[in-house]
Amino acid sequence: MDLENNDLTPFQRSVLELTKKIPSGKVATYKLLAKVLGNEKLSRAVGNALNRNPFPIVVPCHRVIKSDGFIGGFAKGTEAKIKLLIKENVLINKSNKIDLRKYLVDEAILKE
DNA sequence: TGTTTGACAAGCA
DNA sequence: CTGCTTGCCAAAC
Repeated sequence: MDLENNDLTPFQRSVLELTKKIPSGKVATYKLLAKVLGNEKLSRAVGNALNRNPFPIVVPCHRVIKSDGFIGGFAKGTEAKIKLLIKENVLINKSNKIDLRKYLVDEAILKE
């Protein structure tokens, strides 16, 4: 990938690489990404890495949400995040929540 | 080099 | 059940 030329920390690259694997129409949680990276407790650091996302275009960071189904945050604003998700056919409840049972990506996909 | 922060999560009151 | 507090980790200050 073209992330390697940049001066990102190894951890940050891992997060971005992982995020890029999330297919359109699916979502992942901070916790899941953290888990794949080795430690569930990394969730906070994961969000931090995405927040400072150097490649808003290349990396679909809008497909990463909280483990309880809520949208979470977004550098460009939660509104924008929701819009993007809807465009990818990811439905959102009235309470601004996502049905993880339907849209959560397989852990195996991320490990590819 | 030490402290603070944060797009989270789990536990406790 | 809702809301607040504490814990974790990597990065930025």
